[in-house]
Amino acid sequence: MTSLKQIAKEMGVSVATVSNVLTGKGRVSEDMSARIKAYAQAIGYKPSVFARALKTGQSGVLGLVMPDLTNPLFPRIAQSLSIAAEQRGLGILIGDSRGNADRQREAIHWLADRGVDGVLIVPQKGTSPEVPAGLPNVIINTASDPRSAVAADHVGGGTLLGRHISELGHTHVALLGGDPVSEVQQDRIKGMIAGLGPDVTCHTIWGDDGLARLCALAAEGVSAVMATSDLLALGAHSRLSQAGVRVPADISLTGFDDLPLALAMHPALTTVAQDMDTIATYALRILTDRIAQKPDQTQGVAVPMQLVLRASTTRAPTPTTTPQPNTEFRT
Amino acid sequence: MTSLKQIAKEMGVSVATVSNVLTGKGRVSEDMSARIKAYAQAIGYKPSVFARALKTGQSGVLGLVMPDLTNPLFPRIAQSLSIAAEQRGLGILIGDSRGNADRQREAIHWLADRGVDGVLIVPQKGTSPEVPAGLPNVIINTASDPRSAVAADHVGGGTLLGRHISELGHTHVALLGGDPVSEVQQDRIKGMIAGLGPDVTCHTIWGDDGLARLCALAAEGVSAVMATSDLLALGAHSRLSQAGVRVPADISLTGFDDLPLALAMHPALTTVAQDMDTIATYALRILTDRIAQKPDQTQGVAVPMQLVLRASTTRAPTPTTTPQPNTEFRT
DNA sequence: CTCCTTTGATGTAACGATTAATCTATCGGA
DNA sequence: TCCGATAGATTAATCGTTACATCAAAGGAG
Repeated sequence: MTSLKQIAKEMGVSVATVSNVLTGKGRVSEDMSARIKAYAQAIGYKPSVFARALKTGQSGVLGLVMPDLTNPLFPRIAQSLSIAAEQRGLGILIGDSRGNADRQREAIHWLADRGVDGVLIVPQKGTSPEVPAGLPNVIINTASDPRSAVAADHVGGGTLLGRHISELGHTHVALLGGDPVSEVQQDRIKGMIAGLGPDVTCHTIWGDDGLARLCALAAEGVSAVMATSDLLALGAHSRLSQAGVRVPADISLTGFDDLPLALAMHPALTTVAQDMDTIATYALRILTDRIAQKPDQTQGVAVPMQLVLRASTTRAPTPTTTPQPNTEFRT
Repeated sequence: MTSLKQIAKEMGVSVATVSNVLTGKGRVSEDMSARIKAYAQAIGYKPSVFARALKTGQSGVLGLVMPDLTNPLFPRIAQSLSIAAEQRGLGILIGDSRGNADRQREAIHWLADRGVDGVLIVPQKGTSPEVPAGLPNVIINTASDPRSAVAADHVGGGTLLGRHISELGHTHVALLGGDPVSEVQQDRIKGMIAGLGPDVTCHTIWGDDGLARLCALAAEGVSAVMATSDLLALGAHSRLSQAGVRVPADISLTGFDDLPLALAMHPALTTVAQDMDTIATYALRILTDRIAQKPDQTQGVAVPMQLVLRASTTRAPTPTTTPQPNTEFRT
């Protein structure tokens, strides 16, 4: 390994001077600075992160706590975050809550013990993650959650979809959720209802039981199904086509998240996408500010979602055209 | 923070003794040991990973380099690996190759600079990752790759599927691959061909062009489509059902990897699953052995894949029943 | 009663970087 | 000529652990 000491000896100066040059802190002459920089560059000097961390108490590593690494959204979050982190020279250590609140707590503590400077937490649904005192953290859940420092505006996303479906003239809609405990899914449904407006009849159904009731609802005149996730939408599509219901001819279908499968499906799924890059950028900015003890510049950022129109939605089959202008939509 | 020094002062002993007790290295009396352990436990002492890393040169952190974090398989690998790592008290720092070889090299070096003890690499397809000399590493690619220390037996997985399709009496099969550059996909196709046996006519097609040709092939009498990934299978399913071809009535369909969508599809997709837990366990064992400079106990482990039979495959429609016993299958 | 070994515990030098405090020329001003 | 200010560099302490060398006391063998 190369160390400051080696460089110092080789250049005939003290370690302090070398350190000053490389960190740009003290007072060093121009040419000395240039010579040392050149030499350090030449031998490929890389400071020891451990020595630095030991001395300064800052490791340059953040922890990422996910509710469940098998969550299909994890890859996107991880990627956006790792890109954003890398730009700031930070590393990301992964922690997995594995689907329960106890493990979530353990994971956070484990990361803290590993000396991360702060943690990014996507909370286990229905839980309030407890963070050790003094550990800077940023929670990414949903915009309506006051603990969330930054999050996609799931309500807004739902509203976009609801409005779209409403504008297509659908008046009887099934809302399909995966888990009532999840704030995110609650918000998505809330948004959908808001977007659909008061003149649309909504049937909210949950989970596998809900999926099972889907065909019955289709028979009862429901002309659109809005799922709270793309995977659920795919499942709904399966049930429906099994029962001979055609999408979108007989029934329109929407998803949430714009997973890869949304594009591979036939018909391609109309859905709504999170701007993960923006969320990641905000999350990192806020977290680094908190680590630096700067007062929060921004708080409770709601990142708007984007409507992705594809082939799974179309005008309602029955000509009950009631095109209602919905002006109270918020961006 | 709590330090050895604090404990030592409080207990009226030297730091060396405390260190000895907590690491179990030196010679300490029974009761002293018990007292110190109890006290450390009581005040919640956690050794500084940085000081330890600085002194010992071991950080207890491994790097995980993925070809592309948006890869749908990433969550599974990450989860299995993080569980296995945690059991050994190791952390995992993520690195993203972002789809190209240069970034892959950068990511590896970046992790090395961060002081990871070793790296786990899922190589960018078609590339040979270069690793800094002296950095222990384990490559996870495909069993046929000699650089791979451990990997799923993709050839074997393909063979399982091929054999299954063959046994169902299909004689004209389309093999649909995503990218000819990928060794993994090559192996999957190789395996499928081997499993199908010599009496089956195979049409190997690639990518979007291949998808486009699919319906034509269906018209020409192909009764089964075998994709090298579940997502591709979903895409194929889309194309086919769009053209009025029914799965599995008219044509059988198989995927690869058993992604969540395989179960949500209708019909649920017959596919083949990687045993990620086993792969992760092996990968970690090998890597930690290499880090400890132990000679490799195991090398080139091929972890068998598991056939997941579901509704998307069925007996060939034309009664060309030629049940051929295929005995040269290897487990 | 020595001498030697063993047990239990201590002292201390690293590991590599940061940083406040200190030292030495040199230069300008009076 | 002398003093103070200042640029430029150095000294040394420190972060928390580990590991090696040392040391005192006690027990056993001769």
